[in-house]
Amino acid sequence: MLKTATKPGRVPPPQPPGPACTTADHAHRPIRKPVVNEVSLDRAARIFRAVGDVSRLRILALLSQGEACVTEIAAATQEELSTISQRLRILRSEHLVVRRRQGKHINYALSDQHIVEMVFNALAHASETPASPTALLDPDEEP
Amino acid sequence: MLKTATKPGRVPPPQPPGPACTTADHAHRPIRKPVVNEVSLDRAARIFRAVGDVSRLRILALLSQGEACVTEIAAATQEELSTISQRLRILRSEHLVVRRRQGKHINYALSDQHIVEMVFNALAHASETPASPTALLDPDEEP
DNA sequence: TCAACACTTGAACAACTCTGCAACTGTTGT
DNA sequence: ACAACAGTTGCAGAGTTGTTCAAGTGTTGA
Repeated sequence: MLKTATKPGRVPPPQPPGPACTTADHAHRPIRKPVVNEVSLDRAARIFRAVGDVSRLRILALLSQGEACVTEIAAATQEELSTISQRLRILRSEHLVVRRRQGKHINYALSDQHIVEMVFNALAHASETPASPTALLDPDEEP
Repeated sequence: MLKTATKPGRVPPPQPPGPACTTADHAHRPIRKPVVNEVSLDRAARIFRAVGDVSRLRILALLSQGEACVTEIAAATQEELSTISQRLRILRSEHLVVRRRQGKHINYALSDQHIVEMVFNALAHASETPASPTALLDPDEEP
């Protein structure tokens, strides 16, 4: 799961076809290169993708209140045990949660405080934004 | 694209089957409820999903250096114009970027500083993490 | 040693995503 | 008005993802 953070579609990227716009009316800024390391970019994308699912985000929100075992999470979210297990597998593969065995149970907990904060900042941001004003029709470039 | 932040799989969630673990050996904590507003959860997930793709994240990284028109972005990333346009459409639908027409060109720019910071914090975090120590084999619960 | 519990994992499938092509909409310069 | 440029959009196909079922792995208590 979560392949290389580059989604479906056709695989092999094509050749740079045209010469790109270079008309006088639009003096193009210097061609800004990637800037960010490809590996970090990919790693960040994978993390975002992992939390880019309500179900998984819900689990993180739940764990933010303290660790919990799979069964507890399943009960709290009214979901199948295996479903939760799979979701946790994804989160774990991105190191967003860690697990620890305790007898028959396996407790999961949020791992990285850095990431956790990021997630909740976004959550807070999402709560603030009323859904955006005109946005729903065609936003941007105000008249 | 980007449906309701709840991915593929079968659509209708099933009935809460069993009574959940309630053995004596594991005194379950009080059943912690959702806590976070469902709408915010969904909104946050959509945002994360939008940036959860290297290609789109790359565009954001590029725009962090200043606005750019579609052609410039396409040139910088060696991609088809329509491909970039589609990616920008996704980013725009989550209000991560805004556009502004300038003659024949349409310039795109990052919209929300709040979000922008979040993205780059994650990017920074991803750069720090060397990829995780043992992680690659089965991490967690140290021996 | 065994049954029961708590999970994990592999496979299958339906649903969703991304990309590129072709066709179409806007702007500008002539 | 027209050609050319800059972007957008509809569509199809290949690929990916999430959920569930069934079967497998660990642990514990009897």
